[in-house]
Amino acid sequence: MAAVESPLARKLGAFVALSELELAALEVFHERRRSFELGVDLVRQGQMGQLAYVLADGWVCSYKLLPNGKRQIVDFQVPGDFLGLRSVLFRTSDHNAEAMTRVEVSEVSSNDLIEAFATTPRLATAVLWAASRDEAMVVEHLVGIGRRNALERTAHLLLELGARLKLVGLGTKEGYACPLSQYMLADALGLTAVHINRIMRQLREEGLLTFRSGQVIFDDFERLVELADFDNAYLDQDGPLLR
Amino acid sequence: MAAVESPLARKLGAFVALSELELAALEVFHERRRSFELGVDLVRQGQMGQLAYVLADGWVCSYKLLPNGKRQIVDFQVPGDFLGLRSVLFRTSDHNAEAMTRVEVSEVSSNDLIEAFATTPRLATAVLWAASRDEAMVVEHLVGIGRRNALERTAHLLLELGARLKLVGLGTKEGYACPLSQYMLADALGLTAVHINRIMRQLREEGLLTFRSGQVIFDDFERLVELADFDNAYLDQDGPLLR
DNA sequence: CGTCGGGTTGATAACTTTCAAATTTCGTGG
DNA sequence: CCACGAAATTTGAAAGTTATCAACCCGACG
Repeated sequence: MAAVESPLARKLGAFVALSELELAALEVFHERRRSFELGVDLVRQGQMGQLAYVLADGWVCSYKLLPNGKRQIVDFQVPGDFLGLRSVLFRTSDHNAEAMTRVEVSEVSSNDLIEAFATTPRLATAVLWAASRDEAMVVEHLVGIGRRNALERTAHLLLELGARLKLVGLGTKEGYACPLSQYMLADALGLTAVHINRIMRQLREEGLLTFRSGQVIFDDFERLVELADFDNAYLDQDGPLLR
Repeated sequence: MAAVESPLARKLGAFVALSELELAALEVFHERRRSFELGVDLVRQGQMGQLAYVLADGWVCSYKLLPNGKRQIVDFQVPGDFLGLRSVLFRTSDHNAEAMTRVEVSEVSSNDLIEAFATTPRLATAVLWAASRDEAMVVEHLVGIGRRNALERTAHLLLELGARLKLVGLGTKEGYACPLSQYMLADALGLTAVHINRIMRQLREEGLLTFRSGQVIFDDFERLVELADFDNAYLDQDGPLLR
């Protein structure tokens, strides 16, 4: 059974050493498979009774819309990530989540969660850990927008995505496939698409990274890490914390 | 026993209707009382084996320091709030937490959490809910820094703090006592203290709010809410979600 | 008293947005 | 395989927002 671990099991396994029983309980998170086309919303701001999902394939972005028409992308989800967890715990969702590519997910209802917690408390701890890791990413994102300039901020985001993808086997130190448009980058980084474009040029001209035709290529990984002050400690655990 | 509810129990009670058993399990979160003087760190970035705390009295701010010397305040904790949860779940803390006033807390160890979860799974759900609520605040903060200008952002923060304090009986629609300096506001909002000062003047001159000698006074609450696009849905549940 | 941290203000510089207009890329249908 | 239109990228010039630097003021406190 442990032979074909899901990305989720692999990720949680980095925090708690999961028993057979716990792995089995995790299976309920993979029962109801669905897919969504590019551009559709998996979660909608203001709607009640939302479901959560575990992303199996594709990219999703979570964002909020402001009344002035602006939007802020809060984070991106890649395979193995939860999405919409907050919207099952709250009465109504406080954010949107949109498929950036065609997407494969498993539905997780509020009941699935509560049941799994009741059966296997260690799993509850693991899910809390996963939620904390997501929060750590949001925090790092906040720090970037608040205190890093456009260049550092952009480099940081692109490095973080690379590190996350590497954990699930979808990226290397050389680069990764990335479906982001410059508009999305702008909405994630609190900048304008026009400005992102200039930043990308600067990154390219300084030999740091190239982003072309859906591929991010790290031209000088070390210098990029230094520029962005990137520390992936919060993403990377080197073994289960709870045995 | 339910007669003297702790701020924490009151807050969690907004999400799950807590049984006597669960309230009792919550009591372990209040066993080891400590206090900290103004200015000391409760949690330190990069340190291992940190404790978490439930804040009983006073204000704390959580922040990250950047190598270039800048800092970004991620959020503030007021009575009833958890702090340092992420640092017990991670091997090492990814942030600092500093007492902004003299502070009363209860220590919560990683074991306390895991035990409580094992005893009372509904409590696990409630803690996950509380963590999600904190994350929702961080997200709203992120949106503010990313997509709101200095005036809107400042108004939003001051309104949010007011709403949170009102929930624990420390504020009204008129205003509240607030130990923030303009430097702290600046570090929270991704701005400069100088600029914050100009923003405060503008808020005052437009009859929106006054911040003087440690008191925030809402001069025109309605207009402020509109300016800041403030929606406290994410703070305010009108009854337990889980019965 | 004298100092020190916080608040206040003005002038100037830096960074980012806005507006406008190409240019390129890409999916679709002919 | 090419043509077309829509969407994304690219670039320049001007405007707007916020930071930086440099004073000065003021009240708390030793």
